[in-house]
Amino acid sequence: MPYWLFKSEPDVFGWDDLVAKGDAGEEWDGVRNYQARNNMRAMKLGDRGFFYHSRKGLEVVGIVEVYAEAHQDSKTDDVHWECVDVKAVEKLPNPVSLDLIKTDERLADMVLVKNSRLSVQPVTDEEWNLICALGGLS
DNA sequence: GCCAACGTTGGC
DNA sequence: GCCAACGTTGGC
Repeated sequence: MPYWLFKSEPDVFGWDDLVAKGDAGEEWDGVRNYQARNNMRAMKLGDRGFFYHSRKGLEVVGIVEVYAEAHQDSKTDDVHWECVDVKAVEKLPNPVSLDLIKTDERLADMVLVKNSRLSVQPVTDEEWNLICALGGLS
């Protein structure tokens, strides 16, 4: 199963905001980048992803689940833009910082490190398992 | 707040 | 189809 990573600025929409939505979850709208959109199009119901705080925090804080596959972004009339819906699953007991990720050579190839500007990105099984472990999940 | 890196736009 | 100009992102 593929894994993903979603970035958001905590000042705009952070982990706590998603948790507050509960099972209703939230549309991951506002993405206006084709690569990021294509990643969302590839997502399947039940896929999981990390929630990462950009600009402030700079750490992986939790795990989200895709509960609606790609559909048109309700915030625009432009049919080119689609998004998935996600809900919070679990908080990482120990958030995994970008600093830590950058110092671990096993994570050196993460998109987060190589292309820091891509806001929705794929994560490999190895990266997923390692970050879960570093984050304190078994 | 700065600015490097990246993606997009549009004139030619 | 090239590439300069511009806008945005996100680490620092």
